Amino acid sequence: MPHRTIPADHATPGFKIKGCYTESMQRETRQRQAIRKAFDRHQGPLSPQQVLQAAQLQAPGLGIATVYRTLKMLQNDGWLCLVELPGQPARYERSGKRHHHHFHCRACGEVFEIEACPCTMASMAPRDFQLERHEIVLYGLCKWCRQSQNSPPNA
Amino acid sequence: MPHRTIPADHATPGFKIKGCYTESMQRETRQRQAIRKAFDRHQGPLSPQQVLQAAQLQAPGLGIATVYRTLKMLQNDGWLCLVELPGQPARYERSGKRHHHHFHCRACGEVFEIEACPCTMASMAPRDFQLERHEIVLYGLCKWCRQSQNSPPNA
DNA sequence: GTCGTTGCAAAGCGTTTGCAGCCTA
DNA sequence: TAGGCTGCAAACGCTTTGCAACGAC
Repeated sequence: MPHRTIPADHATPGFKIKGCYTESMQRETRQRQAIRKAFDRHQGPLSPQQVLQAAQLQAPGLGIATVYRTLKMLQNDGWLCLVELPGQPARYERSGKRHHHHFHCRACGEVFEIEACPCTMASMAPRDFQLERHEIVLYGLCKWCRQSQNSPPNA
Repeated sequence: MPHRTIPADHATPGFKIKGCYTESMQRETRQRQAIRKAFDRHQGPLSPQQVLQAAQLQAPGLGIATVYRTLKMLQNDGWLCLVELPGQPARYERSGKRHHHHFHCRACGEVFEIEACPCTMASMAPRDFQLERHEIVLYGLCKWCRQSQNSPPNA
C-alpha cells in the first residue's frame, strides 16, 4: 500500500475543506462534488440510484459505478454512514448524527430520520445473550402521503 | 386462472393434513416434505440456502430453484412468513406466531426470536405520520457464541 | 395418462471490478 | 506530465423464469 501525504487539515475523517476531499480521495472532480452535494441537499438516507439521479443533474454522464465507488470511499472516510433497512437496497446518510432510527413511508418509499428511541432494549435480549446494538424501523405513511396518497414530499 | 377444486379440509390456509399440502400446492413430493420438515425442526427463521442444505439431507438432488418456488408458495398460502433483516438475504419462518422480533448473532449469523417488545412505538413516529407497524432487530452475541466464539449453537 | 412439479440453465437485477482514456493537481 | 478518476462493459452473487423430463395422483 503506497504512502500518501495528507494535508494536516485533512487528516481527520469527517471534515470538509472548501467542500473538498476526504482521506482516501485525492482529487476533486465534478462527479464527487455532485455526489456530496446530493447529501447536503437531502435530510434522510439516499440509495445509490437516488444519488445517481440527483448528482446527474449537476454532473451529466455520471455513471452508476462511480456512484458506488464514491459512496464506499465516503463511507470508509467516515463522511457517510451505511443505512440498511429490511428488504431494501443499501442507503447512505451523512455521518456524525446522533443515535436515531428511521421511518419508511410505504407510499413514496422515502426514509425519514427519527430522533426518539426507547433505549430500554437491554431487557429485550434473551437471558445470557450479549446485546451490542439495536435497530428500529417504523413503517406507515409520512404526513405528505397521508394527505394525498400520490405526491411524495419533494421528489 | 383455472379453477381448482380444493378438498374441504384444505380450504383454510395454514393447516396441515398428514404433513401434506396447502392451498396452491396440489401434489405432495419428497422435496416439499423435506422443505417443510426443515422448518418443523428449526425454531428461528431460515434463509433459502439454509433450507436447501437442511432439506437436501432428506431429498438429495434438490435444487435451489425448487426451494425458492416452494418458499414463495408456502408464504402465499400463509404457512410461512417472510422475515427480512437489514443487509441480509430474505428468511422465512413458520407463521402463526405471535408478535415478536429478532436477535441476530454477529458470530454465528443465527437469527433468534424474541418475544419481548416495548410496544410504545406510537410516540416515536414524527408528528402527523401514520404508524402502521414496526420492526426491531437486536445485534450481539448469542449465549453459545458468547461462551465459545467459535461453535454455533446447532449448525 | 395427465399435468403439476422438478432440475437445469439462462435471464434478471443490483453491485463490483478491469481497463483504456480522461482530467485534476 | 503523472497517475488518480471516470465510464463502459463484463463479471458477480442472489433470485427468478423457461422448458423438457419426471413422477404424484
